[in-house]
Amino acid sequence: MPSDRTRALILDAAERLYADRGFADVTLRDIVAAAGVNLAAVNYHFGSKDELIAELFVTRSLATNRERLAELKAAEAQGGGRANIEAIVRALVGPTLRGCLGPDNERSTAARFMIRASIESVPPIRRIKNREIDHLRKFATAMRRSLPDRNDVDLYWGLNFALAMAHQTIRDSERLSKLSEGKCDLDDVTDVIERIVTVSVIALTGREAEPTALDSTGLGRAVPRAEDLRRV
Amino acid sequence: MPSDRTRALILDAAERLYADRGFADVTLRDIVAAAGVNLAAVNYHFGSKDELIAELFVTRSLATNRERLAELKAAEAQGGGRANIEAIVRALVGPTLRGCLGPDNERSTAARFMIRASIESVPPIRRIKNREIDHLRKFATAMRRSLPDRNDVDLYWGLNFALAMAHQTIRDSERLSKLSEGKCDLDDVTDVIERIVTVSVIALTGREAEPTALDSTGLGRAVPRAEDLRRV
DNA sequence: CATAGTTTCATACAATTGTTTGAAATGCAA
DNA sequence: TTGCATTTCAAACAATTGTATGAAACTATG
Repeated sequence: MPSDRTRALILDAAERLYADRGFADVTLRDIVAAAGVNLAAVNYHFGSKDELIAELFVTRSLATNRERLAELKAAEAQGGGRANIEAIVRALVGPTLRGCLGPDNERSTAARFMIRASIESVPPIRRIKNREIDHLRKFATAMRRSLPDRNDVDLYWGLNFALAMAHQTIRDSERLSKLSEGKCDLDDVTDVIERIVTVSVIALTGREAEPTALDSTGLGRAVPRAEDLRRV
Repeated sequence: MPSDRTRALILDAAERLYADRGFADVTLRDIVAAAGVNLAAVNYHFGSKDELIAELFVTRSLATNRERLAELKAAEAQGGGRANIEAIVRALVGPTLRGCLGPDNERSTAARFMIRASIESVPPIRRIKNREIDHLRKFATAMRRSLPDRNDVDLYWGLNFALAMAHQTIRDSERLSKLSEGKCDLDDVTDVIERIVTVSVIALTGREAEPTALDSTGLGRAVPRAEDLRRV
């Protein structure tokens, strides 16, 4: 058991290589070469390639979840058990965004790895992601406490949209950068977070858009959207 | 040249298999078996496996883009060259969502294929996606015309968020379904579209969230968000 | 030292995969 | 039919990959 060293070398090398080159074209042989260990060491210490990837992902992912929950608890404590909705959303999307965006030189290997994991979606990781729901449920509960007058469906949708904006902004940060010709500064993480929080809160509190002058699509509005618009 | 038949057989079989089982575990041998043609036919007709996948994707993707642009043109025509922002967003996210969501029995192979393409993100497809920016630029232009008083950065962010919500809702529809214990009905495509459009329009027009009672995070607001709030 | 347990290593294995080849079949024009 | 081009086919190729093996090296305990 004294040789966690090899184990650690493999984990480090694997994370760095996956972060740099993606899962698709990094083989076990690349990893052990970078780690300076023997090929068989991976299977000896991890059982299989997939289990190695899974371990990398759960480690990072648990860390993020811890951060999220810590922020949530703090917000709830401050509000006397009922956090304000803005703080809840911030706790939900902040840690991930802070981890994955920001200037390149500050961006850790871990963050780049998680971006890859998000973009390429390899099987062992997909399996793990399915268990994330219990974690999200805690945020749904907090939201329900914070906005007791909103119905569940709208809250779930709001939660979904918050995550969507955060996630996809990370995934496609390059596209937004190109599209805006650099005008959207994705390294200004606080700005990104506040933008997402602002929009999400509106979605969650259900504030209605000003009715536009004309409904130009013959389709009309399909959703009865006038339910409980009470303020927090 | 009279034998486009084999070509078509391969395309059909490939799309169906990829849609059903994902890119990861469908081999050329699976495809030619399902198509009832010879293994070498793929390389003869398409050059390589990647080019086959690329052709599948561009076909479907061009179709979606056409639909989007048609809706956009229609909206602009109706508004006399300046479409209303809601219609623009609807044109942007509607076709994709209609294609990819909806009850399973109505969901075409093509749609399921595009979902896979979105989830698994295989290299040949990733290369193509990078050229999508020019297409999006047209929507950015339309938005600028529709909301001349908003600054570009906010518009780009709004565009990004609209796409993010649409895309991620498709990718993670199962998660939202589980999280909400079925309460969020992802088969009601019109409802989904309207939800996304509503939130996106608010993000684009920059309507401010009601200031919450307390700012519980010591962080404060990092973004000056009070710029031009004029209505369309 | 000796022994048992752990860890490392070189090497081989087995399976899969996309691709190529060269001949056979097919279609079509002269 | 003859001749030429296109298309199909079975078979083999070449390379890669994750995994397994069994012996050697190492470590720590008795």
